[in-house]
Amino acid sequence: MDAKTLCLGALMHNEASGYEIRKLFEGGPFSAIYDVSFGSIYPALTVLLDREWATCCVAEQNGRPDKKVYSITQAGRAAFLEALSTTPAPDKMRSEMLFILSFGDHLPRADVLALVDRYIADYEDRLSDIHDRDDDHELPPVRRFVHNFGITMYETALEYLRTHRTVLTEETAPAQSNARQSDEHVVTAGGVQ
Amino acid sequence: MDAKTLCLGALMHNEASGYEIRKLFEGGPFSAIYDVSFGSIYPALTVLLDREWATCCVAEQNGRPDKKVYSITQAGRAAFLEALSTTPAPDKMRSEMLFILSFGDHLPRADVLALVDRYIADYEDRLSDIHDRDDDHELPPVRRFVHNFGITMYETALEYLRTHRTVLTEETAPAQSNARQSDEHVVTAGGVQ
DNA sequence: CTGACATATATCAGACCGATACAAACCGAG
DNA sequence: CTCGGTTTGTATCGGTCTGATATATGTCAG
Repeated sequence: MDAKTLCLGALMHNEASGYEIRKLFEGGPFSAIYDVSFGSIYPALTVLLDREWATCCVAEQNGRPDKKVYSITQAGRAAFLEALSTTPAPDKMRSEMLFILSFGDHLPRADVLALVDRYIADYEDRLSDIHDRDDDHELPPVRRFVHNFGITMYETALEYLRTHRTVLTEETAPAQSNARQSDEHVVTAGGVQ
Repeated sequence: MDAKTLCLGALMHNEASGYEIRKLFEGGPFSAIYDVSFGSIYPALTVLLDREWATCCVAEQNGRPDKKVYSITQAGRAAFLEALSTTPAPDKMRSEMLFILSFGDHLPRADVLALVDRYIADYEDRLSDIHDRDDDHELPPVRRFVHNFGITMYETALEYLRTHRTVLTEETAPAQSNARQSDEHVVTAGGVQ
C-alpha cells in the first residue's frame, strides 16, 4: 500500500491539504489503521497532480499560513478503487514498546513498570483522541464496523495492561542490575547441527 | 528501532542464522511485536560482525544447505541494552485490510464479507502459530506478560470479527456497484477556510 | 518581545521493503 | 527416476519510505 493510495483514500471523504492528511493518520480516524509521514505525503500529492488523480488550489486562511487544498478527481476515484482490489498484505505491527518489554526480564523491574505505565498512558491518549473526535454519529455500517474494531482493540489493550500490571509488582525477585544477567539463558554452543 | 537492534534482540536468546532470525519475526515469537525483512537482516548482520557485536561460523547440516550461525558478543549485549534505554516510539500499525475495509461502504457487500473472512482466517493462523510453538512453559514473568498480551489481542480481534460479521449480512441495502457512489459524502466546496 | 507552540510546505540522506536471483536438498506424482 | 513444487538458506538492488531538518506565518502567554 503506497503513499499515493493512502492519500487518495484520505481525499475520498473530503478535500484536504498535506498537513490535514497527515493529521488523519496521526491522531485522526486512520491512526489505528495505518501510518504515513510527511516525507511520503508531499511527494505523493505531487504525483497525484501529475496523473490528474487530484486537483489543487491555494486557500488563504485568516490567522494561519496559506494551504494547498487537494481534491480527488473521477479518474482518481477509479484509480483508488482499482488499488483497493489487490489482495491486502497481512497486518504489520511495529511496537518498540513490546519489543523492549519482551526483554524486561533483563531490566530492573522498576524500569519495566515505568514502561508499562507509559504504554498505558499512550493508549489512554489514543482512546481519548477517538472520543474527542466523536465521529460516532451516523457512520455508514462498514465504517462503523471498522471504527468499533479499533475502539475494542484499544480498550482490550488498556484493560490487559491495567489488570496484569499488578502481577509484575508482586512477582518473585527481579533482575537488580542490567550489567549482570544470569547465564542460564545464554546458549553459546551445542544444540544446533 | 533499526534492524541492527532487532537482530541483536533475536540473538539475545539464542544464536541464529539470518533465515532463522527472519522466522522469529514471521510466525515466531516476535511476529505480534515487530516486522523486519531479509533485505534489512542480512546487511545488519554484516554490520554486527564489523562492530564485533556478533561472531559468525558456518554450520554444516545433514539434508539442508549450510548456514551461517551468528552469536552475540558481550560488547553486543552491552550495545543492545544501551539501545533499549531510549524512549520507545508509539506503536505503529499497518493494516491494509482495515484500510480497505474502511472504504467498504463503497464496495459490494459480498466483497466486504470475503475480506472479513480472509481477515478472520489470517488471525486464526496467527493464533495457531502461537499455540503450535507452545512457548508457554515456564516463561520468565515479563516475557509471559508480553506473550499473553499478544494472545489476548489476537483473541479479541477474532471474537470481534466473528460476532460483528453477522451485522454486515443483516444490514440495510449495500452499494451495489463500485462504479457509482452516492455523492452525499463528496464535499467539493465550502466548509473550509 | 521573546520563546514556545500550532499550522503549513518541502527536501534529503539514510534506512528499509519487496522482489528477485541463486543454490542445495527434500518429496510426491506421473 | 525425473519433473516440478516446497523448504531451507544467502545475498543484492531499485524504488520507496522515514525521520530529521529547514523555512515561514501566525497565536498566545509571561
